[in-house]
Amino acid sequence: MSITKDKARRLLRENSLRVTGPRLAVIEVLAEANKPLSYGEVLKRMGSTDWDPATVYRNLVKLREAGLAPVVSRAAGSDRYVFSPGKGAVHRHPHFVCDDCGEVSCLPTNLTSSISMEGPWAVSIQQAAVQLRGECPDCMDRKYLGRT
Amino acid sequence: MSITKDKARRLLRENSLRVTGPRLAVIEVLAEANKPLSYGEVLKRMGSTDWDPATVYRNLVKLREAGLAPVVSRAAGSDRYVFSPGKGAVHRHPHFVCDDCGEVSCLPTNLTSSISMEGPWAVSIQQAAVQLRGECPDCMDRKYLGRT
DNA sequence: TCCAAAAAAGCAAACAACTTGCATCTGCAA
DNA sequence: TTGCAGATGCAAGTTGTTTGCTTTTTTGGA
Repeated sequence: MSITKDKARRLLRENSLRVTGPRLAVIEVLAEANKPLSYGEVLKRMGSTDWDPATVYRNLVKLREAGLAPVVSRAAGSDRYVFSPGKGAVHRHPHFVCDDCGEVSCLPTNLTSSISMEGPWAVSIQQAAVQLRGECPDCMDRKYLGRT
Repeated sequence: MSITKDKARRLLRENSLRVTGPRLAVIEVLAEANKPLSYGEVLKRMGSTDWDPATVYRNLVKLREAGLAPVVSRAAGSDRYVFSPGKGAVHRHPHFVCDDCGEVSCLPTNLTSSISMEGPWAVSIQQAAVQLRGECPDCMDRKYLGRT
């Protein structure tokens, strides 16, 4: 899922945000990734186009505030943004967090999940997003049981 | 779940770790918490007993390496340790991560969950731990849709 | 087309949380 | 009791994120 510069411009205007180089670049990166990216990941993907890191950071915040880039995952300690053209559009499906590389992927929709419980936690969990962590056997040994 | 100093001593010896003040203190904190704690959280709970932060940190690493404090959650970006007297004892049940306060809680066992899917992700997910994120409606507005 | 105000960019530096280096100290096996 | 591998404490290094401040740019209006 990418986005035309024109559409990006329009979206920004519609949300009373000025159209600037870095801003368009950030939107482009998010739109092309099509999965949740952290500030750091966005930065990496901006690579050669060397916009200022602080600017990228502040643009993510702005876009989030405008509803154009909601945070849909906080795995691994940092907020992860997705591009969301439609203001209220929800990005709510299971994510897979790799304990190895730390990447967060959107799981295909052919995943079947059902979770239910009783008691005090039930309410919270109704609002919870399912997040799966994975680890290959190697990683498990290395990181979880403490082998070096 | 707390632990007697004697038992702690014995466990350390059995794992060829020396018995030291900070080490016993770390074990005590983990054992009393009875839920996954990050380095930072352990530090907070050590509070008045002012052992050196670096020492606490290195003790967590040591305990993990010995299998006495496996990492069972990496929510919010930092490893979270639980005390585990039995060497191979697995601590594998769903956790609930509060997006508000960041705390990780062990969910009661009356939770029913089933997750299944086909395709390339299936393998990874067989090894995944279920982790639920929760957020009250307020937090959702404030943090996830970008209201200030 | 030009201008002023507000917003955004860029640079540098502050932070927070975690990690590591190193000199000194100590638990414990011999 | 003693030697020494293993542990501690202090300080400083990392990494990744966030903020302050000055300059530059965008944009609506003259």
